[in-house]
Amino acid sequence: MIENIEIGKQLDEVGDLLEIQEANPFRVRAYRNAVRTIADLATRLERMVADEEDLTALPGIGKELARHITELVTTGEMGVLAELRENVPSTLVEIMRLPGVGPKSARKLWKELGVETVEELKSAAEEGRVSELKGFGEKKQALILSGIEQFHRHSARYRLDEADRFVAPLLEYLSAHAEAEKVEVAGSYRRRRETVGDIDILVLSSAPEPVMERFVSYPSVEKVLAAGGTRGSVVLRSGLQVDLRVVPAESYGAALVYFTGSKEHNIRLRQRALDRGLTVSEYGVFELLETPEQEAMPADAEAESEDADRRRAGRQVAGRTEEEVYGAVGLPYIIPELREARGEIATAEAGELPDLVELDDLRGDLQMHSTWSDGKNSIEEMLDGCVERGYEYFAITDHSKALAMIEGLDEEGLQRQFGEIKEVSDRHSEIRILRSMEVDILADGTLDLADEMLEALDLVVISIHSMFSLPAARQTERVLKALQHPAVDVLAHPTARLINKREPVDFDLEQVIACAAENRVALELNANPHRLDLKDTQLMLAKSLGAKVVISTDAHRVADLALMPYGVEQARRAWLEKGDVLNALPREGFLDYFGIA
DNA sequence: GCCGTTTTCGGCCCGACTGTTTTCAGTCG
Repeated sequence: MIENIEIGKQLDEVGDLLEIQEANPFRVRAYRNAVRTIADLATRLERMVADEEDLTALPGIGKELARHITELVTTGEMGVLAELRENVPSTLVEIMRLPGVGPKSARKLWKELGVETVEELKSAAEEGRVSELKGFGEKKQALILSGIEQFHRHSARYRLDEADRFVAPLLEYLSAHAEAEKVEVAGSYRRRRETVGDIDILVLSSAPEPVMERFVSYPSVEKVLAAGGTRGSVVLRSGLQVDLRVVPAESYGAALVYFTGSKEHNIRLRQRALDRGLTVSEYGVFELLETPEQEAMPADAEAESEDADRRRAGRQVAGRTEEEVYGAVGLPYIIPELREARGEIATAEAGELPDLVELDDLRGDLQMHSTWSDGKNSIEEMLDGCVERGYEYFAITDHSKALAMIEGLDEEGLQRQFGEIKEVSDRHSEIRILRSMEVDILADGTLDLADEMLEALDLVVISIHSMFSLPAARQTERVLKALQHPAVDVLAHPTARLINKREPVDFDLEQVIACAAENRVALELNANPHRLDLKDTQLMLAKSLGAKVVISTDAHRVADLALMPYGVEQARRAWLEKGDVLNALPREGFLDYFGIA
């Protein structure tokens, strides 16, 4: 049993070790590309190998990579990695992760100082041996030492909601500067990735120096990593790195495209530009001028990087706005959430970009808790919150009795709750309260509520809250059994993961999705930023297998109803349209779909 | 090592900042 993530990790290490060996950089890139493809893949490679599917059909995976993957899956070992590890200590990979240390430095430290581990590097630096190396110096040595300290302190990426908390005051601070005409966050934050590694901020200004000065003087700044004329980089006391770029108006759109990424999306844009005699940089789109005489290039790997030197940028043709930049390479505007090199460029070219679901499309929220279990507000208070958001219906989904520690409801408790729902409903005709429950899937796949009560519910939402670490076969069986219960309508937070805290359960997601589709069970996209479950690539798989999705906040208090945008953003990253999302249906259509009276 | 209506060879994205240099390599995004 091997996860995609482990396969990716091993291939990434191959890339690292090749880099330290000074292998052909394009060969290294090939491994990086494969790692990315695997990271985006919702299907298990293990299963693809078992089914003898053609791995080379995957982007960036050719004969060799397919062979390595197949070998790893079938034998548990990857020959190419074992071989590399005999020649290069694999602990050098950690050294390479330190700031200011790349493959060349790692190699030099190893070859000339015999350093193989971070600890050995620490000793060498403390003894002043690092600064004596040619190409190294006092500052580099100090950077390495402080990097080792950080290395032990913070490694995880930040959840989007955590990043939001840091970003808002910083934006306010920068915007207050008179010379900052426009301030915008780019990077994976703007693409609304579920976690961000750092924050990229773009400022439009004709006076970069004072803006940079204000940036590095931000009170929460712990350390200034770099501060040049147009680029700066700091670490906040929270450990979050923030990069700032200051650009003039004629480059603002190009810079926004460039710093929003993703990297792979940008590479594809640039390739496309080259095909059209243009070159793209963060300064704009320019006509491409080739120098007249092209000398014969030696065929060996060392000469490859000189190719770029032959290109010369000419007249600027675009750059002021993002629309202009995309237009210059013959494309319509592509929204940030789609810029992940998952086919958006070809789709844009064909004029078939999806009409993505929007927050305003949602007509209801299908998971929330009240004081009847672990929620902080009454049913009527939750109702007020939903009415305020313009919803036409919502589901009250308190926990079932298996969650004893928060006093989940048993059959009798649920019956009493029905009484309160009726009372509240009688006072509020403007919105429909759905009688629902978040029913636990027990270890054997049966449900934590008697059949007659399941039948009495308008909407049956089921989920896993225990036995997270069952072996994959049993976990899959458990969920498949639950999905086949005729009363079930929604599978909530299907993988049960908590971002940065708990791994998803180990099961065959493809089988689970297929089973849900077959039994007309909707899959939840849990909008809580701790969960975002299913996640983007898994939702894409769900859509391709014909499953429907609902987006729910899982609110435990009225304020949590405001988490819905996090869900919608992930749905957009998954290319979901209004028609894929059941709670975008108006009240009558929604009730019809689930056969609710 | 991958890829392909300019295909099976010869390409493969682009620029800033730093530290160490004496004109640039390495790293980073």
